Amino acid sequence: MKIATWNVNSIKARLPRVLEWLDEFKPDVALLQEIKCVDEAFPALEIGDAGYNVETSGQKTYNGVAILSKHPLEDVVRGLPGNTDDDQSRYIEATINGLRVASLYLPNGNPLGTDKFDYKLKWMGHLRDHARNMLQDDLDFALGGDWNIAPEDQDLYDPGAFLDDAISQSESRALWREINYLGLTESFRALHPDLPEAWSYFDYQRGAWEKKHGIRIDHILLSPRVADRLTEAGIDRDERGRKQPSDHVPVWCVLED
DNA sequence: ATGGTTGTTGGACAA
Repeated sequence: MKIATWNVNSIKARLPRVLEWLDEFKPDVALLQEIKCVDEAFPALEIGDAGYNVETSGQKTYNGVAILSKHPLEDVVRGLPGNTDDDQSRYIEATINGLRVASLYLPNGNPLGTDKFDYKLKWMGHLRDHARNMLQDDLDFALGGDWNIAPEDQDLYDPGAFLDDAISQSESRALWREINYLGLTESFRALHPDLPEAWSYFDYQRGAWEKKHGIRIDHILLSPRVADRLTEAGIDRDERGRKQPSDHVPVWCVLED
């Protein structure tokens, strides 16, 4: 089972890239973020013709997440459980072949010192609590998405340029570790612990792609029994060099059946 | 150097 996550930065603007990618890469499950449209506006016909079932938690202009799957989606939940007063569409989960799969768009949190950073930390606290609950319920699950966290300095092209960025603050990283230390496995680093320049995001500005100025903020975390099935993981960097690309590229892993 | 670019939208905001 091949699972991929991709912040597409508008499904409307990115539909040609997404259809092309589905046809070439053929993920069993694709977790999308920043679809930037309401549920009714999602191009479900085109995605359906490509062979995928779809569930969305959409929102106009900002945010919005989706799960695409070749297999049926069951027991869909929209919104991060326990985070009841969130008015931003950043979380959806469903069961696919017995696996609970989530597509999440964790708040960016910039700039520091504003309610945006507080919102990020609170959102991460709810995510930690939800992951803990699923482990206590003995569920098999995968949490994939745009985490907006660079876990370590090796995940930034220039750590010094991110000293005031919410993606690498000590509070953000502490919560990231709390979630991982519940017993989860971050699929990419589990298989490629020291691989340098494994970037999943290149800013549109300042020629970041051409200069290879990237960061790694998109991740797929696995619960223990699921991690035992992990055989491959990767990042599709070349997607950033295509026509009208997203600023993020797909991040993926393979689980043996 | 408080810049630069993309997307939604139709000016400003988010990233």
